Amino acid sequence: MSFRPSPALVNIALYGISLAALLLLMRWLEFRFMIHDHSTELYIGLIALMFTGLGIWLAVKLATPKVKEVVVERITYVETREIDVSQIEKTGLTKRELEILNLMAGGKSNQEIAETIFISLSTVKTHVASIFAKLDVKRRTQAIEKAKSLQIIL
Amino acid sequence: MSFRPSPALVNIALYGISLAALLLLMRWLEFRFMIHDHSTELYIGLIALMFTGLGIWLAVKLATPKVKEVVVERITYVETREIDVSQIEKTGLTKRELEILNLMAGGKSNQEIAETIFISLSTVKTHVASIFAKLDVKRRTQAIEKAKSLQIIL
DNA sequence: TCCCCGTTCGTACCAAAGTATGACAGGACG
DNA sequence: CGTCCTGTCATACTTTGGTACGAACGGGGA
Repeated sequence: MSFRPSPALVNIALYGISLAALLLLMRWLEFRFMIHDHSTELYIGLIALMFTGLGIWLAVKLATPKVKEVVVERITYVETREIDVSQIEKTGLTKRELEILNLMAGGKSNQEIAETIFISLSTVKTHVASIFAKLDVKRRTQAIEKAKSLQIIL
Repeated sequence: MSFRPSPALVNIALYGISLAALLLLMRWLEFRFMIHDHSTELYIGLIALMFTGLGIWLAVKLATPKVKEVVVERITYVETREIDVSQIEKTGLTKRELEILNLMAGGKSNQEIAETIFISLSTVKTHVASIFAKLDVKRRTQAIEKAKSLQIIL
């Protein structure tokens, strides 16, 4: 990296130099126009124009750098899995059966399911058998597989 | 919404009015300073100062409006499911065990797995037991559940 | 060479899952 | 009121799953 003076200092220096140069120009113009007794309006107009230009130049130079548009794309990955109610209705699974199906998918044994929802093992078996019939499967692993593919469970 | 003239037109009009007003002021100042024969330098300085100010004001006003930063959050619904090889290595599952794990997740019984890959039921059981040990589970449904959560299987 | 590991297979046994059938209670509905 | 559905529970039985051994074979690394 080479040496770079601060932008503020550069601007101040430039402003000073410009001002000095312009004052000299003014003086020169002053004498010329005064001596030849020309219209002062043109003189004033010129000064006005130049200093307007200087002002614009200054403003542009000193203005805080423009904020560039930054489009930040934040991509959020979301699981699309959602329960498909229509599929549940198609299978004809009852609330209780669905409950047990979810517990089954959670890796629970029939005994654990029974203990979780406070019913007997027999009842769980009945429900499970009913679930198998409605999902047209023979094993709990198949039931889970099918229920997931039908988006009956997550 | 009420009527809003274009900013450009407003600026041009303002510039015109300002210029006219300043020229009038100049004229007034001109007569006063000329008549009283005061230093023209002060006069020029004043004009310079005013028009520098005008220039700055103009530049600021005419500057293109700052562009606001736009943050776009895009929610992408994407299936992120992919096999995590590092997880497989962590569990220490062998190729064969992985194969059987996938068949298990497909809802196949041990007997069906045996027939699929042409090995005996005993061997399948051995592999399955090994899988359970490595995944630290007690049932196949748990194994499937865990394997899916670890992204060992899809 | 020897040993570890993965893969294979077997037997025996117990636990869990699944099947079949029947029964009873309560709510919804015509 | 009777019927159907859901949910509950039980018994008996078969099948499948899971555990616990042991054993054989072959490839590859110390």
